[in-house]
Amino acid sequence: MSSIPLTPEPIPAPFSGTAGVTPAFSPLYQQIKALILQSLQQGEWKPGEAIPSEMELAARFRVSQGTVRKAIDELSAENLVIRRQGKGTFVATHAEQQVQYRFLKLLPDSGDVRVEGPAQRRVLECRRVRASADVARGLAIRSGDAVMHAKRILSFGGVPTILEDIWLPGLAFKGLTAELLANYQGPTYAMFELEFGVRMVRAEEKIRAVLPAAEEAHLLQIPLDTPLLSVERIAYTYNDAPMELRRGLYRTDTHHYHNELS
Amino acid sequence: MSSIPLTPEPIPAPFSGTAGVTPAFSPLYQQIKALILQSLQQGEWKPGEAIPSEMELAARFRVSQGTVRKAIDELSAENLVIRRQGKGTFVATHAEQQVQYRFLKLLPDSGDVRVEGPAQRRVLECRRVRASADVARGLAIRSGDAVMHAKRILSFGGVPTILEDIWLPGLAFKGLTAELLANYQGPTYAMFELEFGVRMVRAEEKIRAVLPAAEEAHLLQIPLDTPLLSVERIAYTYNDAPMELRRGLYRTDTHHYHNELS
DNA sequence: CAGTGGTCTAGACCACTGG
DNA sequence: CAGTGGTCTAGACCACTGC
Repeated sequence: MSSIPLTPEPIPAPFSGTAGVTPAFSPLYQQIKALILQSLQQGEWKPGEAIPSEMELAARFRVSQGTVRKAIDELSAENLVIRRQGKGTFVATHAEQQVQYRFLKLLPDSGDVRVEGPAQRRVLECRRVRASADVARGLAIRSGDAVMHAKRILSFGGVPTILEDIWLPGLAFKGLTAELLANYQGPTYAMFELEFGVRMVRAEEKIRAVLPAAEEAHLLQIPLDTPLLSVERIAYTYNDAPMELRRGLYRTDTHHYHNELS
Repeated sequence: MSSIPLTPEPIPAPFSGTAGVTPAFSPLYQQIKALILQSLQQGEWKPGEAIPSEMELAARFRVSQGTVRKAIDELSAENLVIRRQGKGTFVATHAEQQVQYRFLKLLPDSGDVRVEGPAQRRVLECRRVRASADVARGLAIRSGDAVMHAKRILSFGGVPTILEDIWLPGLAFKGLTAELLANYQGPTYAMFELEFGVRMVRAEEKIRAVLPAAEEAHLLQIPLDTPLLSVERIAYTYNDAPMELRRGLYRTDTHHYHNELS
């Protein structure tokens, strides 16, 4: 299948440039990691596909298998690729999810996630708008730039549980529609990969307790004095570029936000 | 300093027992890791101290340095030890903290953590009680068993921000006093290490949005309709034994709970 | 300068997967 | 059975720390 590497690559400059203040020593495996990352970023291998075997990469980069291994170890630790013994190493994807939703940490208070099944989605809105100052700051774009804005409700077992606003860069997500958001089977982030070629790799969240505005309470069918979790998420692609701003309001009377510390 | 190992250890049984259903193959480095973990657990090396060098451990366990390395790699990834190039590998501790408070994810909305400095602590209560059903479940003990219960307020810049209830197994924390809780300089978990020999290694949190009870609102000096974050934490020692149940109420008008997803 | 962790190699062998 | 990732070794050398 995978042919002999087209570019035998002239061996990455062995060590460093001795310029500047810091010698900036960079180990070989880090350089290899950066090269693999670059290939991932450029889409040389698609999400779900296998990347070349360790031996192939070792030959391509003219280093030992152990060095490639250590590079892939780190990529694997960052959830960018997935190793499968006997089969190969695969580009990570939000489809074929290990745990249904990778970035959603809201769990039902009792019982398994698998019991309640996937969320029902009701899309209230999906249109092109101009970025407010807040949204622009989150997405690292300019105020007034075009962005896609969607609003939707996620329900579990028929109970509206999450009210979400999503903002995406207008350029990359031009063709986004309410139909896509509502009808795609599987995680929304998997749809982003498939339809827009954008892979979310990590995210940061700021969590607060808030009371709903009148409209929000109405949409979630709850009293005005029900405290909610406000979860503000910024999701990043490769190279730490922010590609999504999402603000969720979570009901926490039947569910809770679960976090592991170490 | 460190003498020649007293117990040259008869080499851990090379592989596995072929008994039972699963062959239960366990790689050498996992066995080494388990042995090191055991030493950590038994306090052979105290928090903050250096463990033997990789070469020493390799000799002690009769394996190559690379195998010890891989074992320590995992312990390091789990924050049980800390590597320092040129110096050695050290038992992790909540003192000499890398980030002030390791398990507290509440950050001020603007500005650095270092700006606002450490929290002021006011201890409201600290006494021996019998475990309720809830507390017993969290600590994996029996209802009615003796536990220490403390209640305190953490303030930042003079503003009461966190109201905490803490429950600890009565046996291990017999000598806990309000004075200890209030006056110890540094993280409370560091005090637990020093005074009680209990090292918290990881924790799980369940987060909800709630409204304060009258007394809670009064203690935090906030209106009754101020939504708060309820953070229920169970902290574990080695061998995944729960050793602390903590319930915090966080103000989130000036601070937010910060989380990283990947 | 000696001692520590960190990198890199080359080669052998093992466990798992699929045809 | 061949191919993949996973383990283990032995040895060389590098970068960092402290005396």
